[in-house]
Amino acid sequence: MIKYSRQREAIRKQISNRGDHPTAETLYAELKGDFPNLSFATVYRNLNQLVEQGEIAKINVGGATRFDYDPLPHSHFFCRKCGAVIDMPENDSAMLLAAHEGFSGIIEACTSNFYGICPECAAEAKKRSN
Amino acid sequence: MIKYSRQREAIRKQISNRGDHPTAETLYAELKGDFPNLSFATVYRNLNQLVEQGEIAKINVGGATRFDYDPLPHSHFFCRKCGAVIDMPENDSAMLLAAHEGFSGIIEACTSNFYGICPECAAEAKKRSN
DNA sequence: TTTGCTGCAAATTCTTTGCACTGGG
DNA sequence: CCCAGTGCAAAGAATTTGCAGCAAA
Repeated sequence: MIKYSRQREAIRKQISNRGDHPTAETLYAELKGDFPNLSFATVYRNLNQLVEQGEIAKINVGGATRFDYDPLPHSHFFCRKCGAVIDMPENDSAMLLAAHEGFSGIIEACTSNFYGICPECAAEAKKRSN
Repeated sequence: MIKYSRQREAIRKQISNRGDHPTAETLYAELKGDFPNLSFATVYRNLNQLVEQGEIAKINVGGATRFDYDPLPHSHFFCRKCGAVIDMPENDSAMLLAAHEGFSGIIEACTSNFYGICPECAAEAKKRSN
């Protein structure tokens, strides 16, 4: 049976409020203010529990582990300039599934990773060149 | 200047011969036969060097680091039954790029991750149900 | 009261680094 | 001869685990 805990609730809320892909360390640092005695163990235990419950997802960004507020499989964009990880608006998996219909295995899900320059950095570069 | 070394050559050959996505530990274990004094440090150093030289690639499979004999960005299929990581024959990035033309950033590369049952496991399951 | 959760510290796992020595160029 | 590469051991970084005390239910 899973009991309520203020720490877990704070972690859940923090990830959800941020709406991005923080590392365990980032979350720990941010919550340390509200819970001075917070330990990494608690953060990790709760993050793993939330992942198991399917409330959040664990993703991997260039070797580092990050947590995603959206547990459903979806695509990400990785900016090579600022390092940002952005959710991609659409994940046309139907199209991808069709594209790989020659594959004899069973494709259940598909996510894509896009690499390049994010909208912000692109705009920044454009502004400078003016 | 990069010098020849039998260890590095063996590592390079091993990855290439396997044609799959081994971990550093797997490679170490396999090469330990030919090089009884081989150390993990040598394996890691050489793997990292080969990655830097663009001869192989580092990929991440469920939190674990693996090495890919094919350094060019391409898609992978992850079997949830046997854990196999299979290269996907085609990576129609042009299609994906087109699909995301509404995105205001600059997409330079794209790889997809497919999840499901690999051809072998699928065939196995089918055979059993007969 | 029972059992999960927390904090702390120690333990793990994976990978890198320092150093003296070997070996390729 | 010179410096990259090696092996070994120690150092690091990230994450997990053991345990005693605390707090939900």
